[in-house]
Amino acid sequence: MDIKDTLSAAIEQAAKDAIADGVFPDGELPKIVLEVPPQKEFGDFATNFAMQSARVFRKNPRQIAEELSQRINGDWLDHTQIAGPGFLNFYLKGNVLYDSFLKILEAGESFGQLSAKEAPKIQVEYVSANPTGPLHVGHGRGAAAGSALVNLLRAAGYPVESEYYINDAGNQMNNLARSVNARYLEILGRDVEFPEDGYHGQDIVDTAKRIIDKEGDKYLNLEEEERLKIFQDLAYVEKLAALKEDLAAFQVTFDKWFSERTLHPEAVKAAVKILQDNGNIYEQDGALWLKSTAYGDDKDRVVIRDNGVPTYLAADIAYHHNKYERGFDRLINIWGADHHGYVCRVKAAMEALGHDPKKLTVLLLQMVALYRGGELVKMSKRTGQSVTLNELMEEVGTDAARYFFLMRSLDSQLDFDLDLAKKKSNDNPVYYIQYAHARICSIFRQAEETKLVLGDKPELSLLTDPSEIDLIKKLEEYPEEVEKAAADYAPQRIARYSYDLAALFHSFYNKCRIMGVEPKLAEARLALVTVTAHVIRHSLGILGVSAPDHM
RNA sequence: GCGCUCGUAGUCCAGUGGAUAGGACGUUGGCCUCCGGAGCCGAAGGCGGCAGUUCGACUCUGCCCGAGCGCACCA
Repeated sequence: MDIKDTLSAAIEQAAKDAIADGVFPDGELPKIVLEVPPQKEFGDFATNFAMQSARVFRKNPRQIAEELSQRINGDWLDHTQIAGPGFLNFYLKGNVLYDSFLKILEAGESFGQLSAKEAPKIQVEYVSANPTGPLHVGHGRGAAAGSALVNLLRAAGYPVESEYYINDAGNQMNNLARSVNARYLEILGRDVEFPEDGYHGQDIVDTAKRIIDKEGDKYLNLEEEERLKIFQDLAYVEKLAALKEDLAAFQVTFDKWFSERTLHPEAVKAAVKILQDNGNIYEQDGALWLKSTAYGDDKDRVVIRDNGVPTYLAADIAYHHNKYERGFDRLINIWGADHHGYVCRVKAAMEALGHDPKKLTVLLLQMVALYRGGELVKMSKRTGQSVTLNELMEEVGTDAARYFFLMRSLDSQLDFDLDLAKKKSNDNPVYYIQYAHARICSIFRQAEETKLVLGDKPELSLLTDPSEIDLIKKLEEYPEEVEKAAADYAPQRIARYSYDLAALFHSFYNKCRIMGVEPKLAEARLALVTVTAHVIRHSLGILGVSAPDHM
């Protein structure tokens, strides 16, 4: 049993004993929260239980803490202390720390992977960019966040499925075809006007060129409509393949690629029919409207246009309905903040369909601003395109790009400093963490040369330097950190943790030597850095960042 | 105008109602005959404003001020 569980159980028992003794009135106990105090002088663990229970026990917190303290003891406890407004601080026997660290050492590679949970079954849908062109940096943040969240939830033991919703139906696909068509004709010397809402990117020109290189001008004589149809299919296949390739290079893969086309027309019709049958749809001006205002939206929304064509929302309703029907307990969508206005109506639609809207969580990612040389990198005015994810990967590398996207909380705007991401110094958090790992690997290489080996039972109690104690404590916190980060859908907590861990390691490294000290101590320190290296690898693994042996 | 998100040191950010608000950059003073100086140790400097809820508020509520993003029978 974990030491915190032991403590919790002891506190709970003490409270119950006090109730039995008639010191406290009977009542519902608040949740027992244990934390590592901000100052070392406040002990190894502290609880605010006495303050939390003041209302139930109708006594002042310090008095409650006193009664509890008298009823708590065990061979793990050195002494307790009551402090401040009513904190109960625990000072553990010295061996407790080493005993639990030995268990971590024995757990080896499995440390950090929490035990499998049956539920909730979670689906994470992210990126879901239109297959009409390259991903840009905004998509990159979504890709990093989504994949890290999936890794994180899996580390915390949840069953998770990842999914990409391909918007391969609707107008943007027609625009794609018309854009390729215009470039095709242009290159072949025809006088054409580029469609106003077409895609201006270079990738469209390249697609047209590839068609010509491969098949010449054979499509020139076709009817425009037929040519558009062929170009749409050609471009779609190419764009989708490029998306998958770019994402894979960015350490992002999906369990399922869900095509919007498969929803048309049956699934969309079926979803609309349910809403019609349960009275949530009405007709006006020839269109069908969803009564989303009945579920908190600020206006009703058209689902079927007056020309009979479903809106994007209609497809999205069918898609989310499909997700609910697949039996997930939680659905997580990662959307760009520019889509925030959409959240309310999708939830409204789900409620109208009879689903629990609370099962759906939409995480909104704030915008990314790129800086180079201290200047904001402006979007290209001509193409309307921002920097692509590929360009970013090429400029700063996948590791730095992913870490920078993940180091801030998802809902805060991100200033991405390109110069910093490329720097190979301690200013750059990615290199700082990776360097810690490389340093440890270098120690292993030297240990091997000098025949220093880590046995089964290192004398961990020799690790008494403050920098060693701090490092041990940080490592012991790791599983809890994974649990909390998963519960909050907050991969940035892992980014921070890995940084803090690296800092504690570097500090230890500067103070304590491994090579050349007394053999028993060297072995104990080798055990310490072995676990450190593992946790750095594991946490960077959640972030999708590599942990190289050399740099 | 309405809505969503966010205001924490000169700058960029942590901070699930609790003890003395943490880092990093920048500024500044130190540390290698020694396992990778791509490192370490110090110093100065802060919760946008006003109310409220609470034993206790950076955290919750309301209003004000400021920033970003939205407000389509586009996707």
